[in-house]
Amino acid sequence: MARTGARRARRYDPDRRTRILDAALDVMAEHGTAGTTHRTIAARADVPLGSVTYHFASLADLQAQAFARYVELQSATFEKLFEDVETHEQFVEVLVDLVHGGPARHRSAVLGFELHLAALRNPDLRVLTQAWTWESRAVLARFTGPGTAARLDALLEGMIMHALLAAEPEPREATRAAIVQTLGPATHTPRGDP
Amino acid sequence: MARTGARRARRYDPDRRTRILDAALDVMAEHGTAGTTHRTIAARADVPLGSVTYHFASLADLQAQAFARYVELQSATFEKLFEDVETHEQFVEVLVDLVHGGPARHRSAVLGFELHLAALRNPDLRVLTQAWTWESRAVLARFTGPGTAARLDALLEGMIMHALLAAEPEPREATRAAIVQTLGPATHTPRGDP
Amino acid sequence: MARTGARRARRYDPDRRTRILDAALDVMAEHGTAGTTHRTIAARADVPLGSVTYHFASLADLQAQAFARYVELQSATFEKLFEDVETHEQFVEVLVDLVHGGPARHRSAVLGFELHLAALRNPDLRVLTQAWTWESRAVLARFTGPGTAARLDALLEGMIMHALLAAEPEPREATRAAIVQTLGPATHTPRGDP
Amino acid sequence: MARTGARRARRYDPDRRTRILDAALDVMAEHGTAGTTHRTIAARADVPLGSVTYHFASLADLQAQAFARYVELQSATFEKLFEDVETHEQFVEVLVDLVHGGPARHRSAVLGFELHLAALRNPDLRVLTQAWTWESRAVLARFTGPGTAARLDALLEGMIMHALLAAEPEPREATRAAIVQTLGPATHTPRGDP
DNA sequence: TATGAATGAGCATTCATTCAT
DNA sequence: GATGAATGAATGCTCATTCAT
Repeated sequence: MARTGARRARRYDPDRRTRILDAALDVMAEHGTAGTTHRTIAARADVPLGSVTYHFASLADLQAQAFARYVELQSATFEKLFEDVETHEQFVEVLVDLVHGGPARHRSAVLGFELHLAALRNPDLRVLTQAWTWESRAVLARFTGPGTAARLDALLEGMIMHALLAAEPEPREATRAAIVQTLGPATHTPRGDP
Repeated sequence: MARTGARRARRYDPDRRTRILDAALDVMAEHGTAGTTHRTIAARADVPLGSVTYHFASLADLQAQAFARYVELQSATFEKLFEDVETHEQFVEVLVDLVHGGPARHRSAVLGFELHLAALRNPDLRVLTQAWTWESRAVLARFTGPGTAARLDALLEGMIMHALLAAEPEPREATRAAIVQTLGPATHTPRGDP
Repeated sequence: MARTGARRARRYDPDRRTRILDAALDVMAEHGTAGTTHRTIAARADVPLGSVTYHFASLADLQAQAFARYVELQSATFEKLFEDVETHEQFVEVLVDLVHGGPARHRSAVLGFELHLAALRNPDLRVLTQAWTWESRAVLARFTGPGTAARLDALLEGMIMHALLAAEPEPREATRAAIVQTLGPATHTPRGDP
Repeated sequence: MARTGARRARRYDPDRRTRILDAALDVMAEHGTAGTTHRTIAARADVPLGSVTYHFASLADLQAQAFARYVELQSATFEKLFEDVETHEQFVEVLVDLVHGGPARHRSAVLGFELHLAALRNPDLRVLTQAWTWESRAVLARFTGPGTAARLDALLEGMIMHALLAAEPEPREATRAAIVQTLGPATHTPRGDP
């Protein structure tokens, strides 16, 4: 039978919940929190409207769970970025990539800022931003020590935002220089600073 | 329903336009871009609804002009912050204040992030973010040189966001240390680096 | 131009508010409080949906105002019923008509019960039911004295409800007998009981 | 969203049907016909949503059966009220109690009016209102004769409604007077009038 | 048999915008 | 010029009902 129609009958559909969450993140990245509606999400997830309201008590609830999923996925991704880092140079290179990341990084970067802004007004979301901050600092601290990690974290956040908004990309060299300067002269060993 | 507040007849009201823009900024700071509507703004400005649509062609237009006003005011404010700075120590102190600014700074910081996020999706707003970035870097560069200014700008942005979201304020000492480290050892003279 | 179309442009339309209230009463009489929605009312009043929500802050508000209008109109109508009553017999006859009133009375009777039931759950509506009770007792008391008026009022209410629900109409004779018995032997004079 | 309350597995549950009906009556008494939904009823009966739709073909059906149960229970209760009545005075006293019944009577009174109003629009329910009217008149008639019973029935209905709505309870004396006057001078014997 | 998931229709309400006055 | 009324589109959400398991 025609299986490519507007919507196939999908009475049995586990992980629909998760699909909705991912669709919500997509929509939020594209249209911002303001443009995120039950209908847009439903369309993106290829799911009837009622399905979205069935699985989530409210739009705010859906948003919160989507952000939670984002932090969870992002933490894993972030961790993996540094998995194979063995030298100081590799570490720096990964960070530069992070800032200059192409469209692939775009989505997650935008979502990150969207989450930050949302958390500014919704204290319930603070646990997520705090978890995310703590997590990323912890990963960085394995290479730099805690103090430098916090500084680096802030610097990266600022540079990523600027990179997203810049008319033309800043040269990688400038980014690298900023990172190296922030890391300071002492950090030569790949893991931890004594 | 027709909600008629107690509103005095205001026959001659030359800076109503400006009052509306300021009200819009207030509302945006409080409720975010999403919660900013003609009605909320009109109520905040204590002006009839029709007045808002009369003075501005569309909500997007009003928003853009409000952001423009924000950048203009903010640039002046930022400039003034450094007016009396004469020593390296004073410079650092002003920057630390910037990050730990109390509720007074809160509004403008939130609006800054709101503008950044809006600009991410609306290219028309990029001229504003670019002007603002250029402007603040220029001011900083008077004390640090251009390269350091860019780094410092990014660091401050990241730290301000973290400060806004932190459960409990980070110690001023950590902030100061981050700034001092970013300024580097060479920057001793208050004005410009050779 | 075609003026009989689905909806004529009606930019200038005073007493639209009142028309909406009357439409609301019509709908409530026909479909009950449960079936009364913005949309049904708008359709009945031949007015766009937005017009209903523009003029009334909420559906509850609209309902309350409609009931208020009902009580107001009904009081006047009730009063007028007894305008020309001069003899005891005429008085009795008007009351019997009240109970056996045809479809013309049907609407108002149903609305009356609808209001009573609504007031049971919404204390704000109690002022209306109390005004209405007080008013009708006052009119009746002009012919019977206060004590009898209250009894009569209750009796009429019960009989009207039974008449509305009866499979086949009770004989006017029985109604008259009940009324006469309630009025008691003393009430001969058309106005007031000594 | 899937709201899973703490619900014990209830494998063998023979009178679940009845429990649902009683829950429906509770909900109807509290929130009115309008607020009576499958979900509210299920929650009140502490039963899964599917269980309500499983046992009853439609909401209208459930409502009708609930009303039927109400009439059945109410008839028995009403009958029992007069079981021990032996004198005229006792009879009057029971009737006065009926009107001034406290919160215990509140539920059934409200449900009675709810049923009457529903029957006004749904002819299927008329068999219930007629049965109920016939039944209560029959009980009363055992003490008064048929004519007086009908009058009394109407009077009681009106007085009960007024009592429910009155800001402050009318004095029992007035109620008693109304009843005594309606019973008339002849009714002295406890059972039947020849 | 019992039930959680699913869905389409409908509802109250908000809102940007237009327009007659 | 200024504004209250008006309106059509959209939004968050609820709900009766169906159905696969």
